Amino acid sequence: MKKKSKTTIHDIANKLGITASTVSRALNNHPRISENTKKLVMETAKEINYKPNQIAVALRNGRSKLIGITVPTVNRNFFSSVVRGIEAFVNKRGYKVIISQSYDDYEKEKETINALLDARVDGIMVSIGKQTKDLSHFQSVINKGIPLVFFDRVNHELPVSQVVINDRKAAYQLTKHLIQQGYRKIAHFTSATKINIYAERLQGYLDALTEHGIAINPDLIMESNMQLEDGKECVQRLLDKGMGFDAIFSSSDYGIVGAMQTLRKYNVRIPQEVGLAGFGNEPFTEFTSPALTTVDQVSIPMGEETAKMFFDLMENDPYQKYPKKIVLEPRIIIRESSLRQ
Amino acid sequence: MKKKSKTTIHDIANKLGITASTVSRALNNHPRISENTKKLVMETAKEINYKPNQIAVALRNGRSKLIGITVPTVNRNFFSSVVRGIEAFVNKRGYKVIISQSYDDYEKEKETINALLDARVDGIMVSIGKQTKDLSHFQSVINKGIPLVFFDRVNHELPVSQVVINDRKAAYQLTKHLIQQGYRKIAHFTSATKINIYAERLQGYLDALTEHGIAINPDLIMESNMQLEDGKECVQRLLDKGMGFDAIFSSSDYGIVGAMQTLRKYNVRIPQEVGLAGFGNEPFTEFTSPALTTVDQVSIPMGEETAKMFFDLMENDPYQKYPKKIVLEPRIIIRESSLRQ
DNA sequence: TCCGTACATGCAATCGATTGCGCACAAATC
DNA sequence: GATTTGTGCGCAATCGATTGCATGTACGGA
Repeated sequence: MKKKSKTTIHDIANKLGITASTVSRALNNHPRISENTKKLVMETAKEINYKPNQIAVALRNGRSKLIGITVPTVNRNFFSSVVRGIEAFVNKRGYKVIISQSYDDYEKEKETINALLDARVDGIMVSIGKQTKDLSHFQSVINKGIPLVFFDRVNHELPVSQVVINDRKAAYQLTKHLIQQGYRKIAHFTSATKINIYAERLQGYLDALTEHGIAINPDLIMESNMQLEDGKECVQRLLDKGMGFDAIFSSSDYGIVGAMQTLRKYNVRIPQEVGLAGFGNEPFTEFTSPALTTVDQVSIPMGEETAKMFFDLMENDPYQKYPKKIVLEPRIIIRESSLRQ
Repeated sequence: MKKKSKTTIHDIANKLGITASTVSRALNNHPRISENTKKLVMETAKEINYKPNQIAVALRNGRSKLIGITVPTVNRNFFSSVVRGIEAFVNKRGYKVIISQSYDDYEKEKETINALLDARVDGIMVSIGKQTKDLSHFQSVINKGIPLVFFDRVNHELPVSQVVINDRKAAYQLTKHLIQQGYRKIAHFTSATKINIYAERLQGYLDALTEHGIAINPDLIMESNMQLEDGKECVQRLLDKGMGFDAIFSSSDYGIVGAMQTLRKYNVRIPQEVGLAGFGNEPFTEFTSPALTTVDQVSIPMGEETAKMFFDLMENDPYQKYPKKIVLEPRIIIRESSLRQ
């Protein structure tokens, strides 16, 4: 067991009989340091296994090279993939990522944002939680001049740059697909429509119905928290009320799987009697039988774009005077659950 | 838009006409500071919205209050839940977590460990990647006296404390259950058995067969990477070879779902003709039809125990002279896929 | 009145790396 | 030969918080 070896530039300096200043400059390839000295410093650094103390660097430079990410939960294919996209991109530029989860809880979200601020991250990327009403915690990020980017679940009241997908278009296309498959009484499962993504998806659904001259039946639009159980419940309610429906488009894959389970219990044939479509391209949508039609939210590219946006903000516009918005095109994935022709 | 407000203890000191030393001591509740001064300092701190610069604190104290976690991927219910358990526990003590993913790649794992070391984390928690052969990157963590804890996918060559579940027992119980359901020709899907968890699970499977006097058929033990596609392939191979089998116990939920899909293609009835059981309690095991029998790996408790272990190491034995091992009891979840009686 | 003691606070170094300024010496220019 | 220009490096301050030691004051006891 060796001692806690903490080699510093001073160790290198002592070994070579020069000062720490020179070592620092040599390591940073400063033009006023001779090639010879640089070589010596580099060699010695390697020899004594020197690693810069990032904390000291951070204190001195005011940059921690840490980026904070807050998502509702990392336990969702979409979010974990976005994080992966972000990570891959920022790692290349020497940044590390702190991931924190809000669990869709407002208080917890505030806490995580403050914790990230405490940790002196250089930037924050957020997908807003479902419960979040007040936005002052984000405002204080902006006030501090720390680059902030929203992705997927965003908010338009604050001047914050954002990366989203074209939810409305995806919902429109998917609904249109259902119509083309001959479904006419299409139900829609949605969540709190104060959240941008659900509002957009609902709108896309309405667009398609309207375009095809199908009357909108408000009773077929069910709002819930969109978890598995909610999906079951919503279908149950539709059945109980004797509401005729021949398809369901759910804004969440969890909701549609729940629906599927309940329908199966009643021996409803899918897709012959009822067509199903979800949203999110969770891996399990491929596992069900029949496999579920869904929408891929291009998570990796979204992560990359979010990261790019951060660097752009940091370099050009930390106070977000000119918020930008990037809209990515989602990808419709048609599977058996909605194919009856 | 306000200026980048960076309030320091000096701002408080100036405002009150005292020195930063006094402010620091007041904030840390030092006994030699008068109650009156403390009160004034606290009030002023609140007033100007002072937040300690954790980076400066970290530099001075040599503790960053950051903990690094490396997992193969966060996009797995088990790992993300363990992380959640760790997070909940360490947050209570003022620590934050940096999550990094190795994607089961050896080089990437080394990189992440080094990156965490660079970030000067106070401790590291790891679930080892599948490809990892060499362990020198972990050795250097130990050498630096940084507390290291392995969980789930561990290694016994290094003197490192660890938290695992009783994989062998779970596999034994599950296999026994299959036997009790009348299955006799039970196949086992496993992954590289140099990895502790797969070796243990295989052993538990063998234990149960032996105990019940069932001959072990090596052709029924299939090794693969255990993803969805691997599961399909393994079943296909069994079918092609005309291997008689009436049940499959897979060491991964992904493998068993793949198997299920292929079996369904051949109209094999589950669980009547073939019983299925997986491992991991991924959420989707509940969604399939029939729902899948599996094993819950008590992820949240595992995270908590891992965190406890870290604090214990930090306070008592950072060089891990006396590695400990905690074994948690997993929970068997019996569902339709293995119930034919 | 003198001294020891407790109490409240200040001074200055420290953690490790960075950087503006300045100094010494050499080479180039007139 | 005198002056300018350039090169290579050291000094010391800085980032913000912490802490060992020193200082100053008040108070009680002798």
